Amino acid sequence: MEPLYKPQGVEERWQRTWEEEGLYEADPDSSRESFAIAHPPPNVTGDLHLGHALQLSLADTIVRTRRMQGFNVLFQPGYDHAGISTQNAVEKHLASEGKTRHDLGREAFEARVWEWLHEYGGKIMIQFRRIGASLDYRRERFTMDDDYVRAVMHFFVHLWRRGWIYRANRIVNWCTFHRTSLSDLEVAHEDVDDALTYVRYPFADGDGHVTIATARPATILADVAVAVHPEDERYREAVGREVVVPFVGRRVPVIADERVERGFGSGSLKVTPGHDPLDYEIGRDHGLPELTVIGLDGRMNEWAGELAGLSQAEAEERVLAWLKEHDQLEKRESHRHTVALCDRCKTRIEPLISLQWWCAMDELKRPALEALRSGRVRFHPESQHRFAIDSLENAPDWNISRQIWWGHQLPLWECPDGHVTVTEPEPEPESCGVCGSRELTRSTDVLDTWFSSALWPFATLGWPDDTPDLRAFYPGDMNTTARDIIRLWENRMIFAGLEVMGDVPFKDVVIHSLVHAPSGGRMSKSLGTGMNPIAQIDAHGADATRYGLMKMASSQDVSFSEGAIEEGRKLANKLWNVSRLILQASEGAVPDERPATLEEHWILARLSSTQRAYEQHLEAFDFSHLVVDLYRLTFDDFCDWYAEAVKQRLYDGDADARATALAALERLLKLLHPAMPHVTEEIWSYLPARDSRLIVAPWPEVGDETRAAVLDAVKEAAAIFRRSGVLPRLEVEEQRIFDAVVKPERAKANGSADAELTRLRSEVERGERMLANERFVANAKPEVVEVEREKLARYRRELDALERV
RNA sequence: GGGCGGUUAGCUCAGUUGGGAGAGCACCUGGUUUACACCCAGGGGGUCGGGGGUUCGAGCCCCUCACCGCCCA
Repeated sequence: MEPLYKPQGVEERWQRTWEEEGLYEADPDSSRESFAIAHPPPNVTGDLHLGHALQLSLADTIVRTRRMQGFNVLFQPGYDHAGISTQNAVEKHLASEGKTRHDLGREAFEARVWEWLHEYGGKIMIQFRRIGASLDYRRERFTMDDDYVRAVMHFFVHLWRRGWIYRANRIVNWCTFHRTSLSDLEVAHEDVDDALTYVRYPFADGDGHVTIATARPATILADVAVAVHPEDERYREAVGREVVVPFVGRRVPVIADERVERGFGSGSLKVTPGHDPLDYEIGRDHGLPELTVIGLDGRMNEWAGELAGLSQAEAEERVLAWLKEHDQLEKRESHRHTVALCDRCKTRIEPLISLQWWCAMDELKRPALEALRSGRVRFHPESQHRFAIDSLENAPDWNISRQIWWGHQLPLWECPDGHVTVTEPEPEPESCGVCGSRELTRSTDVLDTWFSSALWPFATLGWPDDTPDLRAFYPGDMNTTARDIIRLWENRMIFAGLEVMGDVPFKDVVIHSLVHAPSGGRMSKSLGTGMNPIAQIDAHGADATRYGLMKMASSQDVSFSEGAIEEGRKLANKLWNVSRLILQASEGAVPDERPATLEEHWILARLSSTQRAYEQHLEAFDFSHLVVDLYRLTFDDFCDWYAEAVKQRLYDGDADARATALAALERLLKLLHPAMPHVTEEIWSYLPARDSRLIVAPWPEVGDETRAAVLDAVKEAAAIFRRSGVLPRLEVEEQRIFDAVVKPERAKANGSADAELTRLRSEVERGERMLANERFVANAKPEVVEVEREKLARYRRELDALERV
């Protein structure tokens, strides 16, 4: 064993060994109780980022603990096809060849995506291994696997037969580049400097006008009303009258609606339901028509009259010119606001009304809400549980169709009469289920990527077939993710699981921290503030990275701290070295707990109390405190006190001390293994008579903790000595430990006896003052008063002893 | 505008029902021939964001203000 622990090489070796020896594998035929986590499938073309690394560290720490505790563990890996993201990557690649997907056609394009995936996909699973995640890699699933596609189709048909899938024209996020609707997660927001245009809309029946403010003058053509706040005095008498929309001359009503922001712009709002989400809602509530003047390509459409075919910028120019000419342009002022962009191509999102397929949520979400309210599924921390319930309660119907090519094509056919036939696509239907027509055309839409993700906890286990895997590992135990995924994924897995499996997919959902850049801002590749976990692993090791990430992840948002990872590296090295000490000094001994001395009883008790705390932290998903406790146990208790105290007896060949030291080291390694698997397994391999692996070593029972305080007197004496140079009186056994650890003959006190006297006098004074306060003695809890009395007595004793020196 | 979270040492963060402000890193001082300088011991450093209140006692509870982050509209 080298004096310096080097994770490089060691970690890869164990990762290979564990996997090759089948130690990550789940066994559906086992009679042992199962513990299952379906790990969130990353984007198939993605790279490991800190979120993944943190997620894996947390989940793998639980998984490895449960495995050692004897559970039949399934930690399920796999990939998500990430519809628009993957399609965008391939389209970009095509663009570099001067082609678009339309040049290839749908089939050839899909083939091209598969080619792309064979070349660039799947890298992330190698990175998952590098952090030591003990997933059952044999079971890797992909949401585009044939079996998985079958599950998705089955689920769609199931929902259709339930009557919950329908088609409707509604406003959606529309990307004019990809020509598809997008989910909220696929939309990014960015602040831009823009202009706010104030426009006069004359009353239709006489003098006067209402001035509106708009950031998008081109959409004036689709205005169907002007709205003001019902309590806005300025517009009180305008409500109910009609105004004339500029350029198009349409007469539209002035309506009152509370959603109008009085303080914004002129306080009155042009209502354009076809091109704005808020206007869309206002329009629906007031029964207004929905006009559309911008097409799916983002250009002015045929309803824009003479502006048809123009870009929005050109149209805006024409509208502004018209307004100026007719003296209806009041003013323009600069305006900074947030705009929505397609997260993939950065094109401005066009809120458009389009014909989409929807999944009704009313029936689906009812049992899921019940499961959340009753706690059958529990989100951690508690605040996220409330958020999950709230999100589900307010979940609108789900837009499940996308107009891209990469994904699960809807199993839905139409005949020329517009009848819809829905059936699983193998074999494809030959005739219309309604009229028998044989001219069927399959929908070109694909499903929202989250539609397939919702099935992850059971489609990975073979659903819709009744498989041994499904019986053994469903329902699973927990899931871990970031909080922006709750409404998109977690809630959908819950209602999907309840709907087709009749049970929740997991009991606990751990919402982990968001890790920000060290500067505090958001991590982003484009800003150059991204942080590559693989670089951290290269530099400090996977164990250190796991430790550091868990240490950081204490609250909702945290800043990345390389120092935390360095702390993990030091912990690994410390553990390595104390193991060297014990192994070198205990040659020939066999691990066996035979505690004889104070320090031996004490370290075994500390191992036990830390293990109990560990198990509690794990139950509470409090990983930050969990690793801090492990750090204290290793550095403070095991190395600084126990190892120093017992060292000489090991060198002297004390057989009991040697056997006990090895046994204590084994327990320490077991406790540390789930968080820091590699270094612990490596040390374990040096232990005598070890033919098994630590990864599957049995988790110990929590032992006796009653002697966890037997070193307190020695520790207190050490503190006094180091402060003052005064040697307190100790029992023989305590004195031996004191001498071994403190080495008083060589140590030099930093303070003086005088300083210690002063300190003790002020302590005594403080205690006397407190106890002299009648209201404190009368009102404080009796045990608190008692503690103060005991402390005062102790300080008096110490002061007394010191004064006699 | 609504929701969630935050503001504690130079930095990153702990602080369990209210009962003497802590850790790691950084800095300073001292130590170490045989486990470890990725080490050991000690030290300096804090009006716990501001203000008000409750209490014998507030980092913690209540009110209020300010600033920061994320999500939603």
